[in-house]
Amino acid sequence: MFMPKENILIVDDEDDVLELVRYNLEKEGYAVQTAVCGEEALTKARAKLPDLIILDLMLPGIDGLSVCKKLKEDTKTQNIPVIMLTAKSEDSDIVSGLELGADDYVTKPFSPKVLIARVRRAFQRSVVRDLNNAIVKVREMTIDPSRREVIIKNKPIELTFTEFNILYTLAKRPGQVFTRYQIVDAIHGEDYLVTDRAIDVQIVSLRKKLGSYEKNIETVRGVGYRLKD
Amino acid sequence: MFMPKENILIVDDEDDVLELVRYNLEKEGYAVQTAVCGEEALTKARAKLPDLIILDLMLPGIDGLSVCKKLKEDTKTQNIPVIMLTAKSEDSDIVSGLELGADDYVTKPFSPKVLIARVRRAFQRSVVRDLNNAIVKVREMTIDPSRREVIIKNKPIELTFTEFNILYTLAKRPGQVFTRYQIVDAIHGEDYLVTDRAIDVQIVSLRKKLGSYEKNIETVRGVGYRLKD
DNA sequence: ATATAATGCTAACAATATATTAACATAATT
DNA sequence: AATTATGTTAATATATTGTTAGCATTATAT
Repeated sequence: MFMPKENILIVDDEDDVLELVRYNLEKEGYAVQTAVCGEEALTKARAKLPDLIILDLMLPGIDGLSVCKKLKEDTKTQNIPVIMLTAKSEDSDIVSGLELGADDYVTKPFSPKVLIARVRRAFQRSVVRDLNNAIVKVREMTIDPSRREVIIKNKPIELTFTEFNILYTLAKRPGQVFTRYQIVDAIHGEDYLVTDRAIDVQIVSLRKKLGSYEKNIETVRGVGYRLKD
Repeated sequence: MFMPKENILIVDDEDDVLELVRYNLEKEGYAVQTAVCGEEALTKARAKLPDLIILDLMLPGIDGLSVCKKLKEDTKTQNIPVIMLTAKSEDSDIVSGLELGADDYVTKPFSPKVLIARVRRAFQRSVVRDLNNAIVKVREMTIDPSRREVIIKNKPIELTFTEFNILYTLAKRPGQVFTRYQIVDAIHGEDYLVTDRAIDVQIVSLRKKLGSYEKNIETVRGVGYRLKD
């Protein structure tokens, strides 16, 4: 019944900031790690693969922007969302930070509430991203992520969260084969551990709900699944 | 607090400007969101559908004019009024901005009073405001925001401030799914910190008051809520 | 200005829906 | 025919939502 909490790496050379942030995030139930310079940040990011990094831009040694850039270059760490901490004056940094792939920024001084709101938001984003995505049509099937609705021949089909996500993942690239783990990654992010059978089970119930349309989800033996083009 | 707050997106790369504008608009009771570059502006505009956009023309990356153009091309965002911020010298920009569909402009440096006056004016004449204040009817339910009144089968229903805002938010786009945090954002602006359960509690009491109509508020498991279309 | 009431929030727990595993069956490939 | 991959089912684990109660805050009335 316990949820393994998200791991957050905070990078700041000021001890006050570090402890303030740590205190507030731990109170929220997050697991917190800290680093006081760019080198430490990169090492820990690679070693522990946190779920989120809060990164001050003013750092001794390697500065925050370079850290951000390096994180986004490394395939291991590039998908970890980064929230930047910046001083008021550094707007140009905000811009380049966002361009470098940072996900959000908070200007100092900040209130803990704002930071927590941003952290939550960062974790929420994957669902929201889908909600704003385009409607996909394949033959007589329409998939509308903003309504979370699938319509086949004018009949709405009720799908669960995962079923919908699988179908939408496949439908965005009809004809392309996805391995089981590509599918899982697309839905739960990397290193989400399930057995192959788990995906098969979802495919089964998905096919069931699609009725006569089930044959559009093709099994590619030895590889995975795809939606018929 | 009687009316639902209008949501304003401010786009500027200068932090001082952003915060100055944010401060003044929030003092006026508007809900504020911000973006520091063109990409962020477009993303947020599409995701949150603000009621008004204040757009600086000098932006890194995609410039303000292009942002404005793209906004006016997209049916989702084209009715959102845009107020441009321009430096004195850029008269030609003002012209092309207005041609591209911007609704008004303010030249920098500006006084907060002037900006607020323009914002008010924009809302007074905007289609969005009409839409915003429009009476929404879904089946036998009528929601009148100007009277803060909900009528179901000719019977008035009394709702609290938040209950009303949630219902109205959902009812403006029937069928569309809103995450809990999209709902909170629409009502309180970003960075308003509540737990998921807080929204659920509101939904519960809302459903209770809607009586037999409660089933029109649908739970979309794993995502959020929507009003039946 | 103070008391009273209404509202909104959190926290804890209950109820429900969904996802996953494990075990086995079936089908395809060699 | 043997082997391997996939399909299926049911039990179980996990995650999400519903609900209640109590507290804090804000609005309203006295």
